[in-house]
Parts: sequence; structure tokens; C-alpha cells
Amino acid sequence: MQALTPTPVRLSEQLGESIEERIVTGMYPPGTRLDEQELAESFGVSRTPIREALIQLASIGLVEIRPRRGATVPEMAPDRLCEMFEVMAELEAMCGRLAARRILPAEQSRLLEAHQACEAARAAGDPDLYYQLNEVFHRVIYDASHNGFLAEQATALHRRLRPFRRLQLRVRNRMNTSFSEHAAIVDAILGGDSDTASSMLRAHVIVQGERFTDLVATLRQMHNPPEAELAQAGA
Amino acid sequence: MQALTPTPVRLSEQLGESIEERIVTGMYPPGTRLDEQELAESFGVSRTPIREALIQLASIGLVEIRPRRGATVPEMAPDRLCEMFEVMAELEAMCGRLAARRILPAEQSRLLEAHQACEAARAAGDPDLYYQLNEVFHRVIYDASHNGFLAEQATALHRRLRPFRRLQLRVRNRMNTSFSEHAAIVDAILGGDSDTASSMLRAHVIVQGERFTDLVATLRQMHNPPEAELAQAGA
DNA sequence: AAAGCTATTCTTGTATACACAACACGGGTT
DNA sequence: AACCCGTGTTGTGTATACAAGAATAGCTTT
Repeated sequence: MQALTPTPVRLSEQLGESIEERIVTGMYPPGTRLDEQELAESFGVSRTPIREALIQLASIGLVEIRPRRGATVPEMAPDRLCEMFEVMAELEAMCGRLAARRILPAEQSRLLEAHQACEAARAAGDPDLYYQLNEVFHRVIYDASHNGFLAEQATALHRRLRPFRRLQLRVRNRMNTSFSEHAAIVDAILGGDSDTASSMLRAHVIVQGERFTDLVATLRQMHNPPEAELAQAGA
Repeated sequence: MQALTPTPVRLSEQLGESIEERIVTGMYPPGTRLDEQELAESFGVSRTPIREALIQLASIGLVEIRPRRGATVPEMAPDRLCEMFEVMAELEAMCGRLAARRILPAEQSRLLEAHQACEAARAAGDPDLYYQLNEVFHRVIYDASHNGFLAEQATALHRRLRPFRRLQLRVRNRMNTSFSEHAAIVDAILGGDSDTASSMLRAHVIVQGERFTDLVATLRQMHNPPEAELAQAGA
């Protein structure tokens, strides 16, 4: 049946990514019931690969499956989200600490490039572009830690927090402060100062999870699909 | 068909745990091909729940699924294992740091109880019992961090490293050194010294991942199912 | 005899069918 | 009128059937 692609890979894998996309973009806000039949029809496949995708997403924590009661998008309590940011901060700090000690010349170049790319986006005042390049920047640091498992864990959690980060980039002039923090982080890593790199990265991430009120506002915004944002951009 | 229980929970869930058990106990050593039909017959169920269990295990990293080529128990390269211990050490350190600041009176009691239970096992020279109580000890610290997400992550990784930890408890007098390290950790946490708690826990875990030769030996032992152990227990 | 190609077989991936539990709705009773 | 119980419907959980790709073995050819 294959409604999506000539399927060189597992269909359930692709479905998982599609469903994940629908969750993190807010198309399926927290609390949504994920009916297997509906999803199956929506994707033009049978229930089997849908189930497999849901199980996979459930084991990452992106959906919640209760026996005989189906799958739902879990409600992210604000404190839960803070916990996740707290862990993210520590993972990033660890990446920075290791990267400062282990980074290779080629990676140093990549780090500088990523940083300069962010600068361009900041100067242009483009939050969406900055958001995208910011991901690259952090990913370079993950890889420079030379701990593949750590990099995987960090990437996974980063992806899961993606929607929240993204919305927070629009508050105040977060983009500018974020960029100046990046500069200090680059200095510390390139200078081999692992302690500074570590603590700066921790602080860089934690600020996003610390502002409770911002966070709650962000969550509310996710529940009501971003009409305000669209209106803002459109008018 | 339900060969296992009157199934109050998902069958694939239980099958996943059973298969996980077979993997971590060495019944399915790294590199083993996990044939869906064989597993299905072995458990007296159809392929469907087996597939779901395998997918779930794959998303935790406990098995590896390559499209159209089936599931296998991944070969754990020693450096990969070191990476995992490095991350585990950092998670434990974070738990300790937070626990030292946030632990409640009731949890303080539980920590002391767990520690004293370990002491009993150490005095009795029972590595298996010590191993078990050691898990409880660490779990108390995870919970005392009052970061549920962190506790989940730490528990998951701990489980995944279980078989390696377990075998390493038998080398030298690891049990005794482990216990004295525990004592210092308890002091630091109860004394509210988060920095000490953090660095002691980091060191406590990292030693297990640092000794490359021990680790390689452990891996080899996993490939040749533990006949020595069985003979020891049987005779 | 060795190498390459083809056919067969075995296993995974997907679809469909069936069973059973949970929820909803309606009728009866207190 | 409100609450309880039974029945119907909906949707999950498991089994089975079918299709397609990958591995293998046998055959042909050089």
C-alpha cells in the first residue's frame, strides 16, 4: 500500500517520525487521544505499523500507552519540563567539559563556523534561522565530546525539548543573550578550560527551564495552536 | 493463548522484560540472532507481541534491528561500554548533588537503612546479595534527587549496565571498596555537602568503567556463558 | 574446478481477521 | 428523579495470512 515512499526502510520507523513531528509541532497537543484506526487511515496504512510506531514513541516517552485504553500525548506538567531541562543542562555541561579536553582541530573549525553562522542569523534578527543554526552549534559540541553514547542521549533529549526551546527564543531578546553566551562557551572550549565550558553550558540551558512563568505561558501557547504567532507574522 | 499470566497488562511488555532478562543474564550473548518465530514458539505466543517487544527493546538500545534483516543482540564494544559508564557516572553525580540539597528526613532514614543492609551483605561476603542491595542503595539516591525524570534516566541506564556491574563485583575485593565508598557518599549526602557527594559518586561509578582490561575480560566472560559460576553454585 | 547467475527457501514486514475488555447509553428499579 | 445494571458499540490486543526482500544452495557456464 505504501502511501509515503518506496520504503527502503521500516515503515513504522517513518510513521514514528511523522507522528513525532505532529506531536512536537503542536498538531497533536498534549492530551490528544491517538486512535490507531484514525492514524492508520490518515497515513493510508494498516494498524500494524501504526502500533509499532506508537510503541516506539512510548518507550521514548513521547506518547503514553495505557493497557486497553490506547495511546495519548502525555500532558507535560511544568515541573516535569523543568526536570527535563535540569537534566539537559547537565548533559550539555558534560559535553562541554569533555569537548574542552578532547576537541580536535577540525572540530574547532566547525565550532567556529557554527558560531559565526549563528551570528549572521542574530544580526538578521531571524529567530527561526537562529533556532536551526543553534541546533547545529550544540550538535558540534556533542560530537566534540568524543563520547558517542553521550552525544546520542543529548541529541535525543534535545529533540524532545525542541518545541519548548523554539517558542522560548521569541521571548524578550533571548536570541541576543543566547548568542553572547555562545561566544563565552566557544572561548572556554577552544581555550581548553573544561570547568568554565561546563558551567557556562549548564547555565546557558538552565535559564530556559528556570523561568517558570515563561514556561507555563509556553505550555499554554502550545495548547492553543499559535494563531497569535500567525497573525503577528501575517499582519 | 496467553501462556504466561491472566494478562492484566500488555503481553508484549512482559515478553520484553523476559527477553531483556535473557539478554542481561547472558542467555542471549551479544551477537545472537533473535529469530521472531523461534522466540514466539519459545514463549508460546504469536509473532506479533514478540515484534512489539523487540521494537521496544530496540528503542532502548538493548537489541539492534536492521530493516529486513532481523534483530540481534548488539555487540558491546569495550569503548562503547566505557562511554556508557562515563555517562552513568555523571548521572549518578548529578543525583548525588541534588540529593544532598533536597533529601527529606524519611529519605535519610531509607538511605541509612539501605547502607546498613549493604554492610550486612558485605560482612556475609555474599556478592549476589550485595549486588541486589547496592541497587536499592543507588535507587534511594536517585529518588532523593527529587527529579523524577533524572531518576528514570538513571534507572534505565543502570539496568542496562546491570550485567557488567554484576560481574565486576567479583573481581578483587571490589565489594569492600565499594562499601567504604558508600559510607563516604552517605556522609556527604546527609551532611548536605553536594560537591563532595557529587564527586564521590562520580568516582564510585567511573572506576568500574575505567579498568579497560577488567572490562574486556568481563565481556569475554559474557560470551562464554558462566559455566564456572554454575559449577560453583551447583556443587 | 571456480565463479556467476538463478531459483528456492526462509524470514521479515504489512494487512486482515478475530477475541475480549472498556466505555456509553438506555431501560429498569427504588 | 436518581442510581444501578445490562446490553451494545467501539477500540485495543493477539493471531493468522499474505507479500516481498534477503540469504543460500544448486546449476550452468567459462
